[in-house]
Amino acid sequence: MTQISASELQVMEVLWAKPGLAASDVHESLGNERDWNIRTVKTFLARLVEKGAVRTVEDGRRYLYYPVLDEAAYKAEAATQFIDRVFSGRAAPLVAHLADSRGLTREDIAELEKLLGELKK
Amino acid sequence: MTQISASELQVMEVLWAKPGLAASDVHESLGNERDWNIRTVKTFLARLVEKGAVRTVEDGRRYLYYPVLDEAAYKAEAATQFIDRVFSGRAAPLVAHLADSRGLTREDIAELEKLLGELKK
DNA sequence: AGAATAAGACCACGCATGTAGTCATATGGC
DNA sequence: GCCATATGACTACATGCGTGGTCTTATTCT
Repeated sequence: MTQISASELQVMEVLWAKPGLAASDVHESLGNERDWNIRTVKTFLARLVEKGAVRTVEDGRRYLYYPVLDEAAYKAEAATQFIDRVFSGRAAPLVAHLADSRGLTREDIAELEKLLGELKK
Repeated sequence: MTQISASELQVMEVLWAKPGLAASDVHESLGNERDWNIRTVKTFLARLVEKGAVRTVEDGRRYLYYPVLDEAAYKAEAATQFIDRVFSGRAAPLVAHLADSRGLTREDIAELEKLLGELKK
């Protein structure tokens, strides 16, 4: 698994939401969140292509970018790695810490309970 | 918050478990997990001191290392950051993904349920 | 048609990180 | 007392990442 940096991930999020954008579109989509130079965005796209997370399709004299990496699979893997790294692979302490710090909202708690109910089957 | 790298974190774990070790002790404690050269371990310790995460106490001609950073506080913060980065700040999807990747054991689920029960109060 | 613009290709550069090597010195065993 | 060893201090160096510049070429506007 090649690693994807935090910045690259933000680019992936855009492509997961709208596959097939050109670099300038990605740049624009990110405009609200990050004030990156268009070249910076292109650098990230190029690195993502190198890493095999994104592929290009020619469209005249520009490229359209499509995610190759599956969002759910990536996030599941990232979650597992994070928990291994910080919580020795135990998920429960993570949730406990979240409760402490951020204070899970009432909805979070309800959502988690529902989820756990389904998982028990 | 200065960032702590994955390797540095492994060193922190040793010091959280046994505060006041010398560099050679830390090296030895890590022996099972990581086959780092003693100098590599010292580099991490030095960087952790620079970052203010660890402090030294002289003990003859060597140092004993003590964590300054609080383990629980660090982990809570790390969890929050991770969830912000990867899950747009929503905890529930994280747990869902863990379930997918079989990261959750039956005990985890039971533990989480108990936790949620307490949180609801 | 000529100029401004926009795309991709390639390059740059400083800081963080992983991974140690070298140097000076202090100490402990013989 | 002298030498091997342990320890800290300082140095090194490749790779990744964040950030963007330059160069060339193609297209569009006037």
